Amino acid sequence: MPAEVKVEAKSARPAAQPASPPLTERQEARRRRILHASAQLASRGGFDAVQMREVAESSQVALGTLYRYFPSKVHLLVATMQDQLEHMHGTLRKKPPAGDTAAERVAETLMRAFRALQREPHLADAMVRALTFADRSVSPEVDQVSRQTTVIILDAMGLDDPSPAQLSAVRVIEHTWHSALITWLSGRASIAQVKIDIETVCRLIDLTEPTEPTEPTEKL
Amino acid sequence: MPAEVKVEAKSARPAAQPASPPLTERQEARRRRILHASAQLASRGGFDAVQMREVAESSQVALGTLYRYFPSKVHLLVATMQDQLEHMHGTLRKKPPAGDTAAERVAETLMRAFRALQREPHLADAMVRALTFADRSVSPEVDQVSRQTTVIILDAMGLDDPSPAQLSAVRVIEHTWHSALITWLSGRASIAQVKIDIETVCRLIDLTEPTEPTEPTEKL
DNA sequence: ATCAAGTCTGAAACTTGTTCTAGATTAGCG
DNA sequence: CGCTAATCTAGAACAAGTTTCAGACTTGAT
Repeated sequence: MPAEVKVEAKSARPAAQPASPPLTERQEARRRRILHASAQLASRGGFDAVQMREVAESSQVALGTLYRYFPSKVHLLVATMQDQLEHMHGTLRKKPPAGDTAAERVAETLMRAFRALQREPHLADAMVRALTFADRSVSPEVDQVSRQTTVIILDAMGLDDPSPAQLSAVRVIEHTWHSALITWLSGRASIAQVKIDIETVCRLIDLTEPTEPTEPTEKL
Repeated sequence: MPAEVKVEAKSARPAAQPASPPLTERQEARRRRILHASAQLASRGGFDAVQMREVAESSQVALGTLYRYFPSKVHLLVATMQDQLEHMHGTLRKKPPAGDTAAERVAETLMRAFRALQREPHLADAMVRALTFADRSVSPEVDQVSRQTTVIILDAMGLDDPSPAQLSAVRVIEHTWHSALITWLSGRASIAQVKIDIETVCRLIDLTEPTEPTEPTEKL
């Protein structure tokens, strides 16, 4: 068993995806307790209900420790979202969408995710508000969420090697997805409206798929 | 000297609230000072630099008064955005976009707005973060901003009587616009990328020309 | 002019995110 | 085992948004 290597864990952020964080079992357990408490509190009352002192107490960790693991409330909630996204990606993989066109499949996938969020609207509120409120210090984590979302959409499209135009369409779909969620969460758009918006933006996909589904010729 | 005359909010501000109470001149002046201080502080350091105590001091108003005028920091910043949007709408009206298609004109308009925001990135940060962070208690004001944005886009399209499909497209464009701004502000997307996203989503407009008897590209 | 109701002010208090400190605990190591 | 560095804990302290309150000032009506 290789001894755990300490790579100057002083100034770097503790729990991140990219570089392998050398966490012991107890640390991993702490991290998990924190994320669980975060999701639980968020499910109750949304963004405001996730109070750092409560998260700390609820996960049996000192406040200072909580901040060592997640340097801000937004970091914590974005990490919570990463966690949930992973779970959802697994779920979606099991039953792939059945539409005929890529646009249909993407819309179906997003609507399925949307229905999942509707079951926990407060949790959705906390995560989405954190995502859009995040400033530059959270960019790496937010970017990771964005990449994960992109993967899910590309999965639904059934593409391995998207063209630049298709990536643009996917980005616009993600924009619409996030913003539509916000309008729904803040009570300014109905569920039906979100559905329409998603279906509308998904038509963009058809624009980027002229006739040939797979065209290896790609130039950047 | 006669008592202060109540000023109807019609000259410079088209109704924010349906039942907006008439403000005296001194009150109108206070409101204006507050909005000015808000914009000024925001221009310096963005969302975080707009501190309620500083806004109060800077606009020569007690903290309690500030909160009477704007019940929260987010309310204040959304109102600041309404103010700026109005100004921008005026500016845009003077030089309408010159594209051949509706999609081109909308993209040009949004890019023009984007360039204006680039000149005051901190102000943009404060306003956009407030907009997307706003909870239900700010819905009416946020909705007002949204309607104003819609008007600007429909103006650019040159439409008086948009079809439901066109309104959907406009909503999706707005979603993309807000979300793309956020990714730019948080340093996760370049200016070029925002431009591409805007141009991409504007193509949706071309997809929606069902009800009009007039056929493709024609200059009005 | 005068009074009642509403508004503004200054200051303190409260809330919650965040930081800091001193001491206890743990992990890796010879 | 005993050492050292890192980590964890409890708790105070700080920062900024928000609320509250008593008293002074305005406003509108008599």
